[in-house]
Amino acid sequence: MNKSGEAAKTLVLIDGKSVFYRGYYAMPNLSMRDGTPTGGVYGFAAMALELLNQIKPDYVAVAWDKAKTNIRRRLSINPDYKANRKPAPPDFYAQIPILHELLDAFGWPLYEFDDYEADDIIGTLDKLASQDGLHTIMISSDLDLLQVIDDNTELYALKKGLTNLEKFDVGAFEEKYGLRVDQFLDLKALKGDNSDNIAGVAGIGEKTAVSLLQEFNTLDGAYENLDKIKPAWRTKLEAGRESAYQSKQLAEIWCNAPVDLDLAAMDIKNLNPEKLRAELIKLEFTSLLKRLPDFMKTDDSVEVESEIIDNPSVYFTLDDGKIVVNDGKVLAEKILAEKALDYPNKSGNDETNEVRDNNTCHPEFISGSQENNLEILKQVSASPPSALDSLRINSHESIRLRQNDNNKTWNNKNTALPEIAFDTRIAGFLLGKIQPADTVENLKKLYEEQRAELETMPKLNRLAKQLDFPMQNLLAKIEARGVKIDTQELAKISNELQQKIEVLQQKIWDLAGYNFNISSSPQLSDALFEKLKLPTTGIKKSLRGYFSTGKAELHKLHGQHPIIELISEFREVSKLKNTYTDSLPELVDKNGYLHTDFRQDVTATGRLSSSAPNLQNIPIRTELGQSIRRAFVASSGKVLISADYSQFELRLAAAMAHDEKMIEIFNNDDADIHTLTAAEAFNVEPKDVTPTQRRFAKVINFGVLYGMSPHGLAAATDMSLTDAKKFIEQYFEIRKPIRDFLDKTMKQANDEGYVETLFGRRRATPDVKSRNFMVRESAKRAAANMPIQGTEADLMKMAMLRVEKEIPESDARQILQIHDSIMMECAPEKASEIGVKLKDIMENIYPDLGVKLRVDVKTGQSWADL
DNA sequence: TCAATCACG
DNA sequence: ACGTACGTGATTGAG
Repeated sequence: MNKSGEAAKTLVLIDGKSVFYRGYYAMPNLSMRDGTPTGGVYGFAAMALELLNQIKPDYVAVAWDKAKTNIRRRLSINPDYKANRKPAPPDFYAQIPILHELLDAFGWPLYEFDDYEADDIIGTLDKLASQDGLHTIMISSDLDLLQVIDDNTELYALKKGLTNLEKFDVGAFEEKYGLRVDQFLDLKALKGDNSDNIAGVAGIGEKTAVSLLQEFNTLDGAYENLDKIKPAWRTKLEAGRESAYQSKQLAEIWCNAPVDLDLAAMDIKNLNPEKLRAELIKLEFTSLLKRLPDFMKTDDSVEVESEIIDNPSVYFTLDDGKIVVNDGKVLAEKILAEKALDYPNKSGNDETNEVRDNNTCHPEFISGSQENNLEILKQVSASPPSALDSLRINSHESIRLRQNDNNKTWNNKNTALPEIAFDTRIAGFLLGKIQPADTVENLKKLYEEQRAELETMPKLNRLAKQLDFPMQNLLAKIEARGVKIDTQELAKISNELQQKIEVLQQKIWDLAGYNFNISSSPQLSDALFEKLKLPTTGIKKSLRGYFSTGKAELHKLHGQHPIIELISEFREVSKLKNTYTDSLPELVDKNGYLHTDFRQDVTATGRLSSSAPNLQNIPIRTELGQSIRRAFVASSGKVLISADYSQFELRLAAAMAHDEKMIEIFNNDDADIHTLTAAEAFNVEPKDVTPTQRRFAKVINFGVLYGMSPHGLAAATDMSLTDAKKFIEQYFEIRKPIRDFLDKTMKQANDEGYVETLFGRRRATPDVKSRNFMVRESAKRAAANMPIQGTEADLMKMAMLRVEKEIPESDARQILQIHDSIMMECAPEKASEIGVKLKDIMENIYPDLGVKLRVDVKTGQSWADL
C-alpha cells in the first residue's frame, strides 16, 4: 500500500541494451525480407510482450547504456573498466534505430545520459519510485542491480533464451547467496566481476567471499578482523585491499542520475495497440502478434492470418448430375468433413474432363463448367451455416463463385458462402505472372507453386493473405449489395440532353457551313482547320496525322471562333449522355440497383478496377455531372455516407519520403499545404500568397507525384517554360526529401527491376531500361508513382476490411470504393454515429505511417449531396 | 481492333 | 533528339 492507501502501482524499468543483446545473440540470423537485421529488436519485443502479459505494469521506462567512452567517471576510477568487452558488430548498431521505432510503438520513454550506465538510471528511478510508494520491477541481465532490491523492488534477471526470467526479491536473494541484500556490493568488491573487468581480490572467489561476509558482515568488517582470518585468505586480502575498495566503487550503482520520474511519460496507457501491432507487422514479427496481451487484441482481419487450407483433398466427380466423392457421400458432406474445397472455376469451352480410375477425379481434372460450379455451390450452400464457418475456398477468380448466374440476377447472389482463403488468379497477379489461359486445368499444381513462391516473399505473402484474398470476400458483398439509382431521373436528364445535343449540332453545322459528324475527330478536324481555316500553330497532331481536336487543343482555340465553345459543350453533353444517362439504366437489376465488377488483378499499382459499369468515374466536376450524381440515391429509408481521405497521396509521399516539413504541415489541421508550399517556394509570407501562386503550388504538388516536366507544368498553368522550369527547381529545393525519395525509387526500379509499396506490393519495371526514349521516360514516371498510388490502395483495402469488421452490416453497409473514399449507406438515425466510426477507423488505419491522415465525412440522400 | 477522347481518383 | 503527369473504363468512329 502506498501513502494514499491504494494498492501499489507497478513500475517496470528495463535495461534496454541488455535485453537487446540477448535477442541479438539468441536470433543472430533474424532479418527482414529486405535483409535488415532484426534479432535484437525481436528479443526486445518478445520480452516486452512477455512482461505486459505477466507483470501487467502501470508504468514502463527503458534505460540505455551509452557507449563506453561516455562512462568517464567510472573510467577515471579504473581505465580498464569493462576493457574486456568486445565491440558490438555493425549489424548490432544497424538495429538501434529500429529499436527506437519499436519503443515509440510501445510508447515507452528511453533514458540515456553521459557518465551514467543503464543500471545507474534504473537505480535512480527506483529510488524516486520508492519515495512515491511504487513497486518496482527491474529487467536486466546485469546482476549488479541486485544491490538495489528491497521490499518494494525486484529484479527479473534475464536467463538463457528470450523470455526466461529469474525473479529476485529479497527472499530469493538471501536464499540463493546466503547473504543480505545490503552485503551484495561487498561481495562484488571481494569476488570481482570478470564481465565488467572488475578485479575484486585476486584469489578470492564467490564461496570465500560469501563465507567472509557471513562471518564479518561487511568488507570493512573483514579488513578490521584480518587477524581472525586464516592466513591463506589473509595474505590475499592484504594484497588486494586497494583493488577491493576500488572494485566496490566501480560496482556501486549511482542513484543520482539526472533523471526525473515522469510518470505521465511512462504510463502504460500511452501504448497504442494499433500502432504497436502495425509496427510488429512492419518488422515482420508476425509470430509475436499472438502474444499481444488480451486487452490489445482485436479480431481485425488485417492482422489475423487467414486460414489457408494447405492440402485441399476433395476428390469428386459427377454422377447423374449429382456431385459425389469416392465413398459416395454428397460433396457438401465431404467438404464439411475435410474442411476444404478446391476446384477450378472455368466458364465453358473446356475439353479435358479426365476421369480417373475408381470413378474419382482429382479437382484439377474437373471441368468447371458454370453449371457444375453452381451445382457444387448449391450443395455447399445447403449445408448448415454454422458448419460452413470453418470452410475455406481455394479457387481461381474466386469472387465469381459468389455469382449465382451469368446474367447478373444479383439480388440472389449468395454471400453466405465459405470464406475465400486463396485465389490463384489474384496470387498470379501479385507474383507478376502472366497466366496462360489453361493454367486452371491444373489448379492444385498452380496453387502449390504459388504458395511456395509466396513463402519466399513474406511481405507479399502477407499482403495476399491479409489484404487481397480477404478483399475478394468483401468485394463480392459490395458488388452484391449494389448502388441504387433513380432511373426515371436519368431518363429525364437523357431527354433534356437529347434536346440540347440537337440544338448544338444544328448551330455547329450552321457555323461550319455544312453537315458533318461532330463526334468524328477527323471530320471535326477537317471542319475546323481546313474549312474554317482556324490557326494550327501550337496544335498537336494525332497519330493519324490530322490536327487534334482534344479538350486541350480546343481550349487553345477558345475565343478564335464561336464554334469552339459549342463543340466543347457538345462534347460534354454527348459524353455524359452516352456514357452515363443512357447506359446506366440498362444495367440496373429489377430492384433498381447497379452492380459493378470490382477487380484486383487489373491495375498495376494495386488499385481496384471497376467495370460494367465503371462506378469509379461518375461525373462530378460540372453542373451536369452533379445532376447525374443526383440519380445515385440511398436505398429507401437509408442515407448515403461518404468518407474521403483528404490529400491522401500527397500525405503518403510526405510520410514515405520522410519530408518533415511536409509532415508538419499535414499534422497541423489548420495548415493548407498548397498555400504553405507556395509561401516557401516563392519565399513570401503565407498571408501574402496570391491565388495564382497557390494554384501553381497545387499543380506542382500533385504533378510531382507523377513526374511532371517543365513542359507539363507550363501547359497546366500558363506559365512560361522558363518560369515552369525555375519553379520546379525551386520546389525540389524546398522538398529535397521528396526528390531523394523519387530518386531512390527510380534507382530501385533500375537495380532491382521492380518497385514496391510500403506493404510490399510490387510492380515490375522492365521498361526503365528501354532504349526508346519515350518508353523509358514513361516507365520511369510510372515507377516513381507506383509506391505512392499503391500504398494508397493498400491502406484503402485495410480500411475497408476493418470497416466491414467493426461496423455491423445491420448498422451500415459499404457499397462503393472510389480510390480514396468509401461510400456506405445506413439508417438516417445511425448516420452520425457511423460517420464518426468510419472517420476514426480510416484516420487510424496505420498509425505508424508517420503522418496524420484526414478523412472528411458527408451524409446525404443522393450522391450529389456528398 | 485500335485510336481518340474524356469521365473519375 | 525523342515528347512531355500517374492510374483506370466506356464510347465512338475509322480502317
